Amino acid sequence: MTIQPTSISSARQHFLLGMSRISEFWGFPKAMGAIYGALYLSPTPLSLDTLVEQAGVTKGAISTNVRALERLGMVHRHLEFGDRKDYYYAETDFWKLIRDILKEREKTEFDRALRMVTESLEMVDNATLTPEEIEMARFYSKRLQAMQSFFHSLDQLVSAALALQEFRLTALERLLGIRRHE
Amino acid sequence: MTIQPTSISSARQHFLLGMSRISEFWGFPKAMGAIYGALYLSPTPLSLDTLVEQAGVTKGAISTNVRALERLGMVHRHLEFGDRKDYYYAETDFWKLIRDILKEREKTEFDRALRMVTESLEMVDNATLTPEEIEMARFYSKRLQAMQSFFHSLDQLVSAALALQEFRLTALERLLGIRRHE
DNA sequence: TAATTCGTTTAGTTGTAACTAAACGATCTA
DNA sequence: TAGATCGTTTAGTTACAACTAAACGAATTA
Repeated sequence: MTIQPTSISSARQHFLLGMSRISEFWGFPKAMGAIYGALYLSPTPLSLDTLVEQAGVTKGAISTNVRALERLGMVHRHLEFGDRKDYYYAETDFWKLIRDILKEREKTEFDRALRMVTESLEMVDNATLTPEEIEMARFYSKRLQAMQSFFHSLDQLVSAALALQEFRLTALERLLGIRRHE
Repeated sequence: MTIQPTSISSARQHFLLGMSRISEFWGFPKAMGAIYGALYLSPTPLSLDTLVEQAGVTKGAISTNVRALERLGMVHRHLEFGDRKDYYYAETDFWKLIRDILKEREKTEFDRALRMVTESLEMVDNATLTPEEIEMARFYSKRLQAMQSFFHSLDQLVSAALALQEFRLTALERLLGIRRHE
């Protein structure tokens, strides 16, 4: 059942624990890190059952987290002919992952933040003010505009960086011939 | 006691709630966002008691979180002559904040990750292998090296970006004359 | 149709971080 | 010295996310 704790398997264990820590630090479930780690160190796609052993969590947890990983583009599903099982393998292009995650996760919450500041600013600008509030409103307005402008700059910066990387990639792919997987 | 819910104060409330959301999303306590928001919208430094009202949390929570914010460089302490109270005001240079937080928080956990991968790699390379493990060890080694190399590149990239920004700033400051606060 | 074998969903548990309330020590004042 | 007024610390509570265990539906096979 359990493989002998040889040196190589303890190395894998060390790696899986580390990946769990990283995952937790970045606000993801620990199991996600363990699952990705297990897939990353597997030369072949793994089934859900296999992941149960390797990552040390139950079927339900695997099912949930593996789907989350798939949404993030960190793992991919692989289907076998005449086999009801799903198999999963790790995406190994880390730059692509950064790109996708920035685009999907940060970008969304980012727009929300920008919208919130803009709304606040509008509320201030449309407010009916008592005389003693006028100066305060002016101050609010100034501060909120500064934040709005920062968010906007940051947005452009990230977009530019993503676009640049995307361009470099497609150019490279065109140059070297499209090569995916490994 | 409580100020009339005029339009301008509801704008501030909207902003504080939004800041709480953002704070929570990035893995910080909600109160941190609210406190920073309150300070950001104040033309004068605020005391702990004032923050209790404005942010809507108790003294203990303010005390804890305001110190955390200070460690992150997001707020600064301000002392008044012959006054036992501490006053706080917000750091408004967001680029500086990004720089500091990247340097302090991400950088630390980043090195840890790199170290972990390196350790795992060493464990694999030093492992005593059964014949059937040889191929697997080679695979592990390849994957771990790829991740190590990625972390290293990312590290260099971030460091370079930070250094560049730092340089641009000092150069600008030298050019325009050092101007802090506002 | 009954029995397996999948992945998913749900109900319940657990662990943990962030809060409140209150005690506390330190410092200043009357 | 007693009383106030600070900020900090601690004990206890609460809220919530991430698990486990188990039920479940769907698809497959005997």
